[in-house]
Amino acid sequence: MEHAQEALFRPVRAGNAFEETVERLMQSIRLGVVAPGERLPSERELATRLGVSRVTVREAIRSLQENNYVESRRGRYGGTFVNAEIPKPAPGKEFGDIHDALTLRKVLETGAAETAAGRSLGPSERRGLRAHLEEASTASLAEYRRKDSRLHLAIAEATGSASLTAAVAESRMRANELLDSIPLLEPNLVHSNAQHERIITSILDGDPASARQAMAEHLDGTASLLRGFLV
Amino acid sequence: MEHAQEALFRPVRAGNAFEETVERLMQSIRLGVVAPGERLPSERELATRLGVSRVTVREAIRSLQENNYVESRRGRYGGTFVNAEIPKPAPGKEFGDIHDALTLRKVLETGAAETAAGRSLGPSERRGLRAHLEEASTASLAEYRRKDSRLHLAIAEATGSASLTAAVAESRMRANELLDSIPLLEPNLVHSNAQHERIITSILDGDPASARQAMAEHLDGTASLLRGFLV
DNA sequence: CTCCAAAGGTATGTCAGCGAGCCATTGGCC
DNA sequence: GGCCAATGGCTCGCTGACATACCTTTGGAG
Repeated sequence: MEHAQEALFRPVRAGNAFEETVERLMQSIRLGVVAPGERLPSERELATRLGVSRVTVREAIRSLQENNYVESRRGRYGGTFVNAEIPKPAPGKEFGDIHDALTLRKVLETGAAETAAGRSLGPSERRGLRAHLEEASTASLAEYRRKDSRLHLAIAEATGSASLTAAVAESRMRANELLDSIPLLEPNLVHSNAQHERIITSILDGDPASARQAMAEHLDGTASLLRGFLV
Repeated sequence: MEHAQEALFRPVRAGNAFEETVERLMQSIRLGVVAPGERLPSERELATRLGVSRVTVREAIRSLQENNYVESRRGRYGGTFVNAEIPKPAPGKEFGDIHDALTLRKVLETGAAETAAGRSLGPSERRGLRAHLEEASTASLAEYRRKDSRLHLAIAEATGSASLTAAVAESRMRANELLDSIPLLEPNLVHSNAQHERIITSILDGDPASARQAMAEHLDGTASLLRGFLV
């Protein structure tokens, strides 16, 4: 009986079904899985996939509408569409959370890069990674965070592990909440793109050690930026 | 719109409150956080910490009683106690799950070992790690899986990241379900203890690269054992 | 032009899970 | 010997979430 219990006896549910559904939809939008102008899956489909009732999905979507994240249109070929401009969430985190979030992120993402580099990737996966790299490198400041996240998620997907991808998505969401509270500058972006290039090249070349190394440096960059701004 | 959605649009809840509560309590027992003969926290305390009602906690405990995991005694100094002999769960997994579970486990645990080695640990943490190592090395075949898990959890705790610890616990649970379906032999155990020794030594010496390396070898051992038995 | 498939919008009855309170049992403390 | 604190055991009313069914809107296909 000691403090490993703190991890195991934590609350079984992060929130109620409504809150968790909002959270997921927000993630899809903020991480750029559904881009501005694109349509979310239909309410019925979301209800099935998220494992909640359609009523709950609709309440969640309503909440996103009220916060100007999405708009819904009726009729065939209607649906719920992501707005071009999405609002920024209110920041404000505790310090302990920062260490926790950054530690988990580093473990997951360096591991994902290494694992992806160690697999033999198919042509479509290789093409996908290159495409996401290109997308991120040509992104404007406004789009950057979203396309950056899409790239990192693509790397996680390339591991072939669904639960690792899910873990990266969640960890990234937490990290982005922190990153949103500091400015994103042109030089950071150039530097970041160069690092992305190294990471993806290492993965495509099948060099796990170098992929891990490159990802570690990439993450350490934003991590120290964050600690500098927030401490 | 592509298949990163599979990770983000997965079900929001793993099961109902009852099922998730049973799962957590089972984890505490199987991972050895509460050892045979020891007492679980009181129902009221569990209800608070797990964030569910006491009714739900009691239903979960009832379920564990019916499956001979625990026994409850009334009165002051009573409580719910873990039985000396706990039953094995029914095995039976899909192959895709194995790759998924082992990939996540390797990423999390090698990352945890590396991170723990990179921190400056306090005296009590160092003592704790040594104690868990000793426990595992002197464990009988029957106790081994439990004490092994406790050691690995202690390593995760040594990272100072609660969410990393929680992730390791969950991942380990999944891996153990698989491992329970293959025999545990004396030679494996000796080999495993030697590897534990290397891992802990590297962590206490503050050598991250070597800690990662040792953990990777340790995990690869059981991973290939598993693939051999189940494929 | 009409039809109808597919999308969002609405209403209703049911039930799991919750909160809160009380009861029953036990064993150490005074 | 009696008290009482802390445990598990039990009940009841309330509410969030669910399943299901139906309505309304829309735009392409025939």
